[in-house]
Amino acid sequence: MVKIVDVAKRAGVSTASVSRVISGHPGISDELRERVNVAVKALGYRPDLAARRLRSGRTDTLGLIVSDIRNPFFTEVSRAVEDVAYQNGMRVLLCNADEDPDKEAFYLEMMRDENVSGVILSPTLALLKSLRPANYPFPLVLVDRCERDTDADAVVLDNFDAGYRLTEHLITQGCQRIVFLYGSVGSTGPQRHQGYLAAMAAANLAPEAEPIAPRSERAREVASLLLQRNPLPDALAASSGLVLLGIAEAVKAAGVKVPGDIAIAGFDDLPWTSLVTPDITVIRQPTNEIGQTALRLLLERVAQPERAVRRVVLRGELLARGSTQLR
Amino acid sequence: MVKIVDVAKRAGVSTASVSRVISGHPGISDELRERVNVAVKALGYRPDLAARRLRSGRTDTLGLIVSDIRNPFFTEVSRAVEDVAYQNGMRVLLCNADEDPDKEAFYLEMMRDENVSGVILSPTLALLKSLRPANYPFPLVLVDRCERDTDADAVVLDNFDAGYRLTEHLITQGCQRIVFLYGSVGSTGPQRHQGYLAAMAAANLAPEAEPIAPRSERAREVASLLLQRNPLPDALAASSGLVLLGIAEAVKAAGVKVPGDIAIAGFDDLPWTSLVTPDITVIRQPTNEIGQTALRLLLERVAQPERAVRRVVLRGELLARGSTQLR
DNA sequence: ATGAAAGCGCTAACAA
DNA sequence: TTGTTAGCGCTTTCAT
Repeated sequence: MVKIVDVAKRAGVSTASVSRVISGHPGISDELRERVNVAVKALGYRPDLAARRLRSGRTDTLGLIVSDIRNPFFTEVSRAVEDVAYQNGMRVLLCNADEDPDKEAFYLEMMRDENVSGVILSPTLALLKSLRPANYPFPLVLVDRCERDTDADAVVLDNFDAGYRLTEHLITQGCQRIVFLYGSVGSTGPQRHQGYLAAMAAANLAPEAEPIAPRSERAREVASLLLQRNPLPDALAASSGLVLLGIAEAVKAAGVKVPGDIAIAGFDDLPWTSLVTPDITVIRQPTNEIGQTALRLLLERVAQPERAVRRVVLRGELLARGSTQLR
Repeated sequence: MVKIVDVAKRAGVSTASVSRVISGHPGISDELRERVNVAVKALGYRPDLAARRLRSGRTDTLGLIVSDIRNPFFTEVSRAVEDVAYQNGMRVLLCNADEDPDKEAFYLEMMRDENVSGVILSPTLALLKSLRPANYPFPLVLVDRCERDTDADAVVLDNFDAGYRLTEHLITQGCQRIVFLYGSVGSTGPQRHQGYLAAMAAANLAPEAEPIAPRSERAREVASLLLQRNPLPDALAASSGLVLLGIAEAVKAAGVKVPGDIAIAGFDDLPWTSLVTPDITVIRQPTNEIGQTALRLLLERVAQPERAVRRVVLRGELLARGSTQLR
């Protein structure tokens, strides 16, 4: 392996100069820089990252802990984060907590061990409730999930508003008995549920909601039961794409007509939601913007550790489609 | 920060002993081990990974470079790889090459810089054609994509067989003019195409196939054109889940009846394929097994660098569904 | 603007 | 079985 002394010898300079050149330090004569660059190329030199990290204390690495990598929402966000990170010369350690607080804790420990510059995280509700960002040796940016009083930078959807508008839309379309199925492991489901409750109350309708584990299988089971009722509810609404999938599966299995017998609506503009017949009304989340913004917040926090905590709240876009057509 | 000397002092032993205990070396007296463990806990000591890596030359890290993180097939594989890796005490560096050979090369360089123990990779065709595993300072295990003469451990589907059986199934269902759309950036599309050609030849049918960029948008465009023909083809077959999605979108937009006017079939048992009406015939890939096997191969290769190259070929499962019902 | 040299925290030879 | 110590490759004072 070629090391920095080899380059230094070849270029006829000191190792310090080589280090300065490859780290892009200012105040280097053009001639020396050129000599070093030539030697680096000639020898195919690559700095040893472990040595560099040990000595400098910096890692240029950041962590991204998503709660479920199979959820396309997080996949999209991850892609956006990764893209921007590499454009900024940072590496990303991507981890999948699988909605499991134990795994989540394990990965956060790991981030500490890895001495990352910062972490982007979509926490479980359990962690969120007890989160003390000051306890971590790195800055934290939350995505998708965050409570009103959480003391950390965050990028989230206006979940209350989204839940409200989705419900309001259903009401406008003539639905009254609207059942809301929401994931209870994160904070988004409950927040969207609050929006649902407010919209129902504003219309003087009786709410009915079911908190469930955020997996399509579970949503499907619960929805199946709901679909055996007589009379049927007017609508089933979901707090996420995963829950919506379960509902759609249950509806298909039960053979009820949408929107004739029942309306359905949910979150996340996934390809399949516009592929099925009828296509399904959803609130679209700006996944790219969420990921990019989270990374930007993190980089800014790294640069200025003391600046005030910021929360970026993005608005969902209601895509009204066939599944909620006027009855 | 508490370091190894602090622990050594507190336990009244040498740093070497502490190092031995925390690295799980054999031949340590129970009493010393106990003393060290107590001190470690009391001080909350965590080894500095950079120092450890610099000194030992090992990183206990492996790389996973997928060609498209948004493709659910790779998401599933990634999850499986990550799960097993962490069970084995290894960290995973997950990167998304986005089907771009430049990014792919960049990430492979990065893996070298990170000094990973090994890399799991789904290469673009461009890379695969010129791949010299011996050129990399780490072992390589290919997933999903590999050619007959590739000189590296690999876990792949029997793509020829899968393409053959999917086509054969369509023929059995009465289709004759079967158009095959396949992704041309990886090796799987072309291999499945070969299976398609063989099945068509065996039935004395004239093949017609379109190589396309592996994105649903592109598949949709090409399929739309195909659907304007008069008469329509008997069937449209896809070499991947992404291509199948594009076909399904085009079919819906064109308003043609499936399987009445045209049959469709493809790959990957994604949730939406059984959600649409009619549900869609696919070849299911054993994603979990692919990921787990790839990791196993890699760990075995790390343990025994000189063992013979192995290729694990898994069989796809034909899920015959409504979209290819007998005409 | 450049060089000399100390030392980041740990592991592994070697010694005892 | 345990301790002593050199040194992994780099960055960063400090000196010039």
